This record gives sequence, structure tokens and C-alpha cells, in this order.
Amino acid sequence: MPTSTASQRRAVAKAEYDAFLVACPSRQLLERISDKWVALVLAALGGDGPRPGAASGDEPRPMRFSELSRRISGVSQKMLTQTLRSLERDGMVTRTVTPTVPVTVTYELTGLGRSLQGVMRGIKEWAEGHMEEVLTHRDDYDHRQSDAAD
Amino acid sequence: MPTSTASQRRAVAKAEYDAFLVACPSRQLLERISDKWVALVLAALGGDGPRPGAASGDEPRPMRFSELSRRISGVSQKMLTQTLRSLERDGMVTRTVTPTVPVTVTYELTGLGRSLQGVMRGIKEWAEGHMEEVLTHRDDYDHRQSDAAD
DNA sequence: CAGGATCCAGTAGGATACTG
DNA sequence: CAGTATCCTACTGGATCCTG
Repeated sequence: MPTSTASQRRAVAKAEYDAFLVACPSRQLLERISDKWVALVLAALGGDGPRPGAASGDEPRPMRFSELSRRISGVSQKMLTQTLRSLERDGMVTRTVTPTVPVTVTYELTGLGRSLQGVMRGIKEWAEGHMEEVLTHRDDYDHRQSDAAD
Repeated sequence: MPTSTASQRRAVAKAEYDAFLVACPSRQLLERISDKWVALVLAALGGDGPRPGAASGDEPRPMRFSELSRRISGVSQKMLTQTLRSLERDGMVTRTVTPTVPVTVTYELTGLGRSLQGVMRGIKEWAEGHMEEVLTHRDDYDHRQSDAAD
């Protein structure tokens, strides 16, 4: 029996970083990306549409600051700027300044950003797709709570 | 031409809930689940292993409170309790009390929880798997910042 | 063991005002 | 337009103490 299969080696490589550990850098990274604004910005830049190739959804494309701001309703400019800076620093979006007047700034997903968006999209879609079910469970739970209080 | 294809109808059904809108309930749900503790609790209960059927990872199984607490290093009992309650209320985990002495409480993923875990696992693994790359980008970015300050 | 209840510091994040 | 800077509040979340 082989002492090391491909999947085992991959498992070991992954085990270098373990988000279960407080001290592991990946824990902080997990914390950073587990953020609704990150999910929404990536979804916006990623086109939020179906998988690449489909015709109905919007395509991934560079977006301007104001455009993002409008798409993600309720986001403050502070949070949008902060999120974009963080994503830029981590190599997930590029920021392009065109010296028109007034200046034009566009943001676009990098390869790394697209890979993250692939998984983050799932979160947003899960939330949208399971809203009813969650709501039902909440009603049940809250009922049981008040019933128990007699 | 058909006025409504299957994928179009599905798109409409999804559009009922749109997390891009502040007022949409799915926005709050997205906010709830975009949380590192949620990601880690689901990963722990889900076995964190490879896809179901694989042999190397741990299997999804009920876990006790203290066990979860140990697995997710750095979590306070407050946050763990709070996260578990929230997941229970939303129908993603079940809480089972066995009246031993002292009492034994186990948590287990529901079907809904497993479906969410399927997407949340991606986040944790992405963080672990792209840590190096992100770190490199950060160095570059921080360098450019100090270079620009001359 | 598995929490509930409190207290309290730190920070996330909104509102507002100003700038190139 | 695309931010930066500042102020300020509210909530997150840790620490601690207590209970069935």
C-alpha cells in the first residue's frame, strides 16, 4: 500500500494552514472574507449571473465606484471604499484610474478574485434560495419558545 | 420564441429575494451566515473532510459543546452558544439533550445545514488554500505604498 | 458539562463635511 | 466622481461569575 496518495499529499499541503487554529493566518483571512460586503462586491463585479458562458446573467466586467455603490444598496461609501481597498491589497480586484475630468476609477476582478467569487457567489445564492425555509424554521423555533414559557 | 424558459422561470423565482437590496430579508440572512464562527461551526459539524464518501476526512457527526469548543480554537463560549442558537433557530442544526448527569448536549447538522455547509466549506478551504498567494499580494501592495511615499 | 447573565472594552460602521 | 478625514454610536464579542 502506498504511503502517500495524491489526495493525501494534497491534504498535507492544505494542512499547512488550518483555520480551526486561532493563530493560523488563514483564520484572519477567513474572518476578512466572511463579510457581507465582500460577498456583495464580489457578486457585483462577478456579474452575479449564472456560470460563465450563460446568456441571461450579466457578464463580469469592470465597474465604477458609483456603479458599485448603486448596485449594492445600503452600502456606505466608507464601507465600499474600505472593502475595495482590502480586496485590492489581497490581490482580488484591480483598481484602474483613468485621468479624465473628473477622474474615472474602475474595479475589476483578478483571477484570484474570480476564484473566490466562485465560492462566495454560493453564499449569496444560498441565502436568496433558502430564505423561505429559514423563515419557516424561525417561526417554528420562536413558537416553541413561547409555548415553553407557560 | 417561448416567452418563458425553465431557466428564466428559475431566475424569476430567485429574484423574489435579492441580497443586493438593503430591505430584502436575504440581505440579513447573508449577513448572518457571512460569519467566521458560522463557517467554523459548520465545518466542524460537517466533518470538514472531503466530499461525503471519501475515507480520509472525518465524517459528519454529532458533536458535543465542549468538543466543538476545543475544535474551534479561540472561540468563546458566548460566541459558540450564540452561533449554535442562531443556527438552531434557522434550522441548520439540531440540539439534542441527553439527561445524563451532568447533562450531555449534542449538535448535528440538518439537511438544510448540510446544504449550507457545502458552500461554506468552500470559503474556509479557499482561505487555507490561497493564503500564500494573498500574502504575496499584500507584500507587493504594502511595498508600492511605501515606495509611493517619497 | 453546558450554558445563562453581566459587565465592559474595542471596533464596526453610519453620518457628515471636505478635496483633487 | 471618487474618494479622505473626523466624529460618534451601537453592537460585537471577550472575560468573569453563577447555575442545573
